[in-house]
Amino acid sequence: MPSSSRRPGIAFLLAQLGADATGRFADALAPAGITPPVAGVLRLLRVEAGMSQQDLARRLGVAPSRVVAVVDELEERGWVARTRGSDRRTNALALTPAGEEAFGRVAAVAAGHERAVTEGLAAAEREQLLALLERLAALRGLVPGVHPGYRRP
Amino acid sequence: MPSSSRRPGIAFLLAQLGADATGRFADALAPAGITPPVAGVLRLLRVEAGMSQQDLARRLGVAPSRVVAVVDELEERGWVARTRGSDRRTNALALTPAGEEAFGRVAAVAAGHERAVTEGLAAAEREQLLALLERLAALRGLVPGVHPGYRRP
DNA sequence: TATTGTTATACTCTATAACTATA
DNA sequence: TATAGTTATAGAGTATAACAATA
Repeated sequence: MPSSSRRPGIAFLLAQLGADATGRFADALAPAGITPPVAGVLRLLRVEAGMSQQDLARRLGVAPSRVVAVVDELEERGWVARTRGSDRRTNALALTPAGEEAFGRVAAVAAGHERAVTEGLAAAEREQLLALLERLAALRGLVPGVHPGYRRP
Repeated sequence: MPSSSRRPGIAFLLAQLGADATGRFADALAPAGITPPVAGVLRLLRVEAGMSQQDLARRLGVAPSRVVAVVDELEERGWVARTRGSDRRTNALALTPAGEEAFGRVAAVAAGHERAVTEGLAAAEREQLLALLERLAALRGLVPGVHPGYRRP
């Protein structure tokens, strides 16, 4: 519960709207039985198949042990396959056809979520806002497609 | 770790930038030995003195039991006093002079944080962005000054 | 000796429910 | 009986450290 001093500034509004968007996205995903971490991994593997779990952990900025649990769940659902990597220590991760379908559902939810979050803004306002947020994300050095953008060393 | 489909949209960028801002604010506050929840309560009590702990819990959207721990900490530091309310069951909460000083430090950190988050944007861009975020927060029905804006029922 | 995936453990944050004292 | 504050407990979520297999 951080707060603004008197009138909220940009930093506070970003924190507030970001928490709101994150919560709404999780809610929108819930009926499909998908959690945000699972959605994030599906997306990453769709773009870059063959990643190892260590690669995934580095890309997501989480501990490798955390990846184990998420991949376990994905594998139990038949959405991801752990196949042999070049090195016999590593798992090469890839989406199965069912995983591709699951990602399709995630993409549909994300599209609806985007509409819901920006509802009430005119098209010109949306473009303006998108451009400003993109610029700010670039200035802050945030990696496209990976949330949370903030990593503690 | 929610993610965008291909190119991040407004919803994803808000989530990403919001998480970044939240983390940076906590980091900026840490050297002063203050956590974000403590900062939020200091601010709320400064604006509305005499609140009960139940009032506080409702305003923040957290469980009353959570408020106990935060107020305990504030009281141990001598920043907040639990005084008798009209009803002998309730505590009327108020900032002490030391609490006012602590709030001053929080306000200074928040000001620096605002500058850091918006660094690199031109003054005109800042105004544009602030106006758009204010509009979006109003559209989403977010309560000014309270984070997180998202409450689960 | 170093690295990958795994397991075990602990820590943080928060909510729910039970308890007490008032009303 | 209902409500304010408190305490106890439990559930997420995550990190750290130890471990076995492989390099």
